[in-house]
Parts: sequence; structure tokens; C-alpha cells
Amino acid sequence: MANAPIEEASLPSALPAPKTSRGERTRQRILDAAERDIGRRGFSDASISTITQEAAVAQGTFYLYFRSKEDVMRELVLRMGRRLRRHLTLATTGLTHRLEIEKRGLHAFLSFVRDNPNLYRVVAESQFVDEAAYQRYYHDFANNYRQVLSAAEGDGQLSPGDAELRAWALMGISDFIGRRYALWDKEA
Amino acid sequence: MANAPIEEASLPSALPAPKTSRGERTRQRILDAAERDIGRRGFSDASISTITQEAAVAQGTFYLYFRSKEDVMRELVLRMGRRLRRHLTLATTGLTHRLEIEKRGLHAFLSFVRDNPNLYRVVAESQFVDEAAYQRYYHDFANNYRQVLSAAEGDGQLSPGDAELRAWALMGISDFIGRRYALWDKEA
DNA sequence: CTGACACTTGAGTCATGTTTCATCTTTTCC
DNA sequence: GGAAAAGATGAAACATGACTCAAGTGTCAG
Repeated sequence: MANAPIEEASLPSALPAPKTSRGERTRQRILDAAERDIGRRGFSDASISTITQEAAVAQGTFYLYFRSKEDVMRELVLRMGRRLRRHLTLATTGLTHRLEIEKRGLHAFLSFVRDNPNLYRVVAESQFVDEAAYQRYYHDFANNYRQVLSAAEGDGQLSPGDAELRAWALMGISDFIGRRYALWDKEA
Repeated sequence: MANAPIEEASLPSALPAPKTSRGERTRQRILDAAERDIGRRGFSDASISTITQEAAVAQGTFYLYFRSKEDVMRELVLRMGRRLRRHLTLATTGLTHRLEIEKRGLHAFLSFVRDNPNLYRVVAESQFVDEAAYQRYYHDFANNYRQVLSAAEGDGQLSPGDAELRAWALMGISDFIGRRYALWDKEA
């Protein structure tokens, strides 16, 4: 595989991980609260104070697990990537026809967005908070996509063409359809 | 036309327009400065103070023409809509073949993004500042798009299908390709 | 039981940025 | 040419929220 996934642990000067399950639970509570709060109110309206209130911990506790609001954002983008990837893999494994895969994938994406509107908004907003994290998120997806497209090209299911370009075009379709039909409207 | 364009003047309690050309010029200077400053530093890092500095006016002057930073954002989204629409119209008038139009349109869009990266970022960020303005921007585009697609369907250049869905899919493609190839990379 | 370590608290410090307004300058137009 | 209207100023008042820290509490191995 040309692009090995980036090691999370290698992120610059991450905070030491919690050493007990209590700590881990608290960290997770804060992350969940941040997802809800930032998703609903947006990054700048969400504050450490509202997030920690939502998580039912004191403000100081936040800084035990995250360096800043930006830091928590980064973490949420990674989380979204992991979850969505898993969801899509589950929805499309076993399928072999390219068009079929594409259809199922899009539907799986839409249902995911409907179930995780907050996470979706957080990722979108991460563009303006930590552009590197945002770009990494989409580049990772594009890499995956490019591979399966190239494969489909290989066994003749797809006409030859720029797989990279196609990957981005398809992600664009999903993104806009998702926004329009899963986030703003609530229909099929 | 089913959807009449929303009157700009009907926006809730807009500030009185400048009454002299000096006033108009100042207002425009602030708008330009805001486009650069918000485009470069992002909405929350840009401040009234940095914007007015860039425009070379005092802070108080800002409030003669805009109620708030959000207000200026709204105005910039409208401006982007107007400019881009004009640009695309110019690039595609006279053409009749659907595919040709689509190609030229995409190219025109990409060159526009390259020439106005700040404006592009401002529109994208408006999603988190004034979602209504952002949605209106894309819905307006989608309405236009739907019409030309329906027309193409009418004279047989396009197979029957959901024009609305197609419009959003095509906007998604443009947006992502634009981001990837015109904003992040600087190649064709 | 007890010491050590992990975890938690929340009020206070500090930095930043928005908005107002009394005062001054420029333009308009009779 | 001068009064009234429009525009411009910038420092001060005000609001907000991120982040720190000294003083706790909970947990568990020995």
C-alpha cells in the first residue's frame, strides 16, 4: 500500500493518555459532549465552559485531556474518519459491481450523515479550525477511493481515466447530496 | 419562474445606504478589506480592528455601514454570487451543446476560484456564520442549474432524470474539484 | 490502613475583541 | 460662503471566554 495511514501517536506533542479507566471514560465523555456542542452551536459559540457543562465535569478537567478547543476538533475529525470508513466498508463488502458499490456507498453515506449530523458539521467546520486535519481527512478518503477505482478500471468495469479526479468528483457529489438531502432536508 | 429572487432590500433592518459617493467608497473599501482579511485569516481571527486597519479607517467607521462582522459576511456572500454568476454566464453564452457548456463552465469556475480564493473561502465559511445566507447562495445556483438541465432534457440532449438531484451533484463536483485543484494545488 | 498517584475542582487571571459616543472634519447645496 | 447633513475618529466602556493553579477527592496496591 503506497500510503500508510498516518500514525495518530505521532501527532506533535500529544497529551499523555489517561492511565485508568476512569480517566478514559472522562475523556470520552468530554469528546462526546464536544461533538454535540460544537455540532449544534458551531466551533466559536461552543466554549470550554459549555462543553464541560454538557460533559458534567469542571473546566479544568478539560485541560487534562486536551490542549485546546482546536485539539478536540482534531480528535473529532479522526473519529469521524474512523467511523465513516467502518460504516462504508460494512455496507459495501462482498459487492463486486462498481455501480452497485457506488449506489450502496452513497446510501450508506446518507444514512450515516442523518445519524451523525453533528459529526458531519464538525468535520466541515474543521476546515476553518485546523485545515491540515481537514485536508488529511479528505486525502485519506481520496486515496482509498482512487484504489478501488483503479481496480475497477483494471478489470474493465470502468473506462480508463484520471482516478484521482474521479475520486474527488465522487466525493463532491456525496458531500453535496448529503448536505442537501440528509442535513437540510429530511427525505430520501 | 417559481422562485422569485429574494429582494436584497428586504433583508431585515438593513442599515441606511451611504448618501454620498465618499460614503459609498468607504463602504466598498471596508468590504474589500473584509474579503481579504476574512479570506486570509478566517472569520474569527479577522477582527473589526484588523479589517478597519486594512481598510485604513477607524473602528467606529465600520459601524456606520455594517451592524456586525456577520453582516459583512452576508454581504460578501451576495457579492460572490453576483460575480460568479456573471463570470459563468459570460463564459457559456452562445454555447448550445450541454457537454460543451458543462466543460466550459467548470473551467470558468476553476479560473474564478484561482482568481478569487478569498471570496471562495468566505462563502465556504459563511456556512458557520450565517447558514441561511449560505443555503440561499447554493439554492439560487441550484435553481438556475435545474432550469438549464431541464431545458437540455427537453430538447433531447439529456436523458430524463431528477434535475434537482443532478444540479446538486454537479455543484458538488465543481466545489470539490475547485477546492482540490484550484485552492490547494495550483495546477490544471 | 495508608501512602502514592491519578484524577478533579472552579474561582481567578489574563488577553482579546466588540461596540459606543462625544467630538471633529468634510461635503453638499442654497 | 456658510449652515446643515453626512461622514469619520479613536479611546474608553464593556463583555466574553480561554486557560491556570493551589487545593482538594477517589482509588488501589502493599
